[in-house]
Amino acid sequence: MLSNNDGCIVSRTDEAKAIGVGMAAPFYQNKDIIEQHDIAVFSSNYHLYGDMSWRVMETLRMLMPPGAVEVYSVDEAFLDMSHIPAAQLQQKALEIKNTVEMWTGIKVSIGVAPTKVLSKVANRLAKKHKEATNCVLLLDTPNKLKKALEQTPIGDVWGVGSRYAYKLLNHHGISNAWQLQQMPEAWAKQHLGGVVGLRLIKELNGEPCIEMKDPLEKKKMIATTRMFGIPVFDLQPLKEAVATYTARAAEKLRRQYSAASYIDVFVVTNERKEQAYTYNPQSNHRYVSLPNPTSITGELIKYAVPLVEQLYRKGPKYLKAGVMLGGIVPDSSLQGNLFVPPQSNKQRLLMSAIDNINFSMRDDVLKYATSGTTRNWKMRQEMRSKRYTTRWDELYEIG
DNA sequence: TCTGGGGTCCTAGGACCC
DNA sequence: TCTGGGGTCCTAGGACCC
Repeated sequence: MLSNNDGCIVSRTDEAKAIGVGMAAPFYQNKDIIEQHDIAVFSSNYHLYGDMSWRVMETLRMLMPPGAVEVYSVDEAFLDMSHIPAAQLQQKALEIKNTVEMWTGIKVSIGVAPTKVLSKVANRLAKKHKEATNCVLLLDTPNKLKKALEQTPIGDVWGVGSRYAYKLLNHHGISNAWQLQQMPEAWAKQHLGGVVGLRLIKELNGEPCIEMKDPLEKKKMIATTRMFGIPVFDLQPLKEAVATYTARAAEKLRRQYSAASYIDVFVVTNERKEQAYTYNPQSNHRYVSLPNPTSITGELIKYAVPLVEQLYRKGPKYLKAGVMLGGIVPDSSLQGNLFVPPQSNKQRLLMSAIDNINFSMRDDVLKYATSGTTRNWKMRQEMRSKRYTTRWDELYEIG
């Protein structure tokens, strides 16, 4: 499966992994091997994945007490199982796994352990040894834990990225999670980013330090950024793109009942340096503080477009643009705000109406003229599967 | 010649995650 | 010719305050 714009490979079946299709590798570099083995390729399809993800998460929420499910990403969740007696954990995990598969068709694997970091270790092994574990693995004895940690390469530990993995291996001779777990806390604090490293060591030792997150927490930053489907050289399409992204970001803002206090616009160019044709992205950004926090699309566009005008120079090829909203505060216009002109309060109602229409009909049925009408810079999704579960006209058909 | 201590807030940048 | 998008947390350092 590919990232946006059909750029990178971001997920692979076990079979594709075995053949040697690289992770996060550029798609075009793997075209030969993909054609050779007739591997199926799919563009990103957020409607389908988002909907299936929601079905899986709903299933989990139905099987657990309120507040015990933390959705961590589109395909991952943490479950607080502290209310379940130790002797029943295995059975409960199996029940969850089977129910999810029965109700959604999605196969999941489950790792059970005292901390989040350890449950990720367990989950990875459950998935890796499907036959032996039946996709469920408990780390409930010191022995099992030691074995599991020994089998976990350092770079596969949650919280150890490529930088730390390199450093740990080459400067400290640490190659697996067990060796890391043995290191003193003071050492971790010094070499692995301060309190972050300290937490990691504690979690590896079974002491929970990473809390379950409240699902009602609001985002502190909201961004919409895209690569262009085709190279862009002119100001006009750049302005259209930034207006479009601003509208999307504003939608996300309103969905969590927030307003933004500043807006940051950036563009990425491929400056050709001395060696022609090399990929050499350069990012430039500019931001402005808003006189009043707002969630009104038109207001935000009014501030965003001048920023892109300031950033634009004729010449370079533009690969990408983006909008970031920050200084997120509760949206006071929701209750009707005495301190802004009545016009703004009406605007907020208009926004709600537009959001409802765009949500129930189809994305972007209603949009701002600044966003452009042809929009041929939009991203490529040439191999997108159908949106089976969210579009009537793309329903699965049985012959 | 000498130049405090303690605190807050903000931004930039680096690391990480999926 | 072609390399994603959207986040989080932490630290350092500067500006400013009394």
